[in-house]
Amino acid sequence: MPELPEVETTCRGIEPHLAGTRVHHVTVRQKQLRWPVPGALAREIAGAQIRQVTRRAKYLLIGTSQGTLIIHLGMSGSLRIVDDSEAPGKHDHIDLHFGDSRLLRYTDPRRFGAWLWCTQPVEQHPLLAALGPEPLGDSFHGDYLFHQSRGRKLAIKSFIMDSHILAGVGNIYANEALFRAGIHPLRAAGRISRARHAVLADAIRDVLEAAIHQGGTTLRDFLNSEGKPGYFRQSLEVYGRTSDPCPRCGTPIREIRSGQRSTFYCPRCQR
DNA sequence: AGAGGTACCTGGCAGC
DNA sequence: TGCTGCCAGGTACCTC
Repeated sequence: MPELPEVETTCRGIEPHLAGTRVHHVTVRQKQLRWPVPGALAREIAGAQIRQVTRRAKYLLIGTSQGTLIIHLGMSGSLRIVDDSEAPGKHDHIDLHFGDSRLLRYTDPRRFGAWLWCTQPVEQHPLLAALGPEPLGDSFHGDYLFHQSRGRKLAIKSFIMDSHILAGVGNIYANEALFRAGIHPLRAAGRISRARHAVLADAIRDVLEAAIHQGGTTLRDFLNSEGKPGYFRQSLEVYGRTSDPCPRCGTPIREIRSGQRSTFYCPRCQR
């Protein structure tokens, strides 16, 4: 469920609770996530002072005095601040205790997420080192997309979802950005003009910022760190709207598969 | 090197 | 009602 706006929403939601506090201990009830939760984590994070909570792509980075906790929410993960009197549910796999009555609780039914521990400079971690630029950062712009895409025959939708090209653009927002930019999702990335790449880069930035502003998109069950849903769903123009009229021209929205992912577009507006 | 497919895991839902 | 099969927001890794 969580794409970049949902991770950013989570990051902003938990940061005020975490920054400056000390980790007391960690309870791991289920260590079998995407990768096993490292045994060193519980041992080495105990007593650490939390310095800041940041985000890189869809990874949450909890910087401490003793190392960086890397958290990925996968497809169904969420983090909440809860009181320790609240009994853990079936999918509440990890608790980060702060020594008072509060804790950070990680819930993840599908267990596609990750909790990793890094004592090196975190930007050198193998999962982060090869990532493309942040779509909301200064180094991302149309010319970057244009140059990266020369000679590539890959569908533009798969191209912008490749984390080595661009970090953190998932299926929902790839669909929405391509609609806003008027680009057909199957068009070869290398056969899109410089001008249209500029429009696309702006569209990606705009749709992500709008989603963050509305607290992310809740499809089935995404809840932010306060347990509330996001409200961007009602702003989705093509995602999940098969056969609905295109908001711009009225033509029925079409659904196809691209790279094994559901792909939605307006056959008239997107070329 | 690039492109496409597979795997991880569970829950929800459509269809029978 | 109950079963089966399919689908899902991610992404590293495998093969061709």
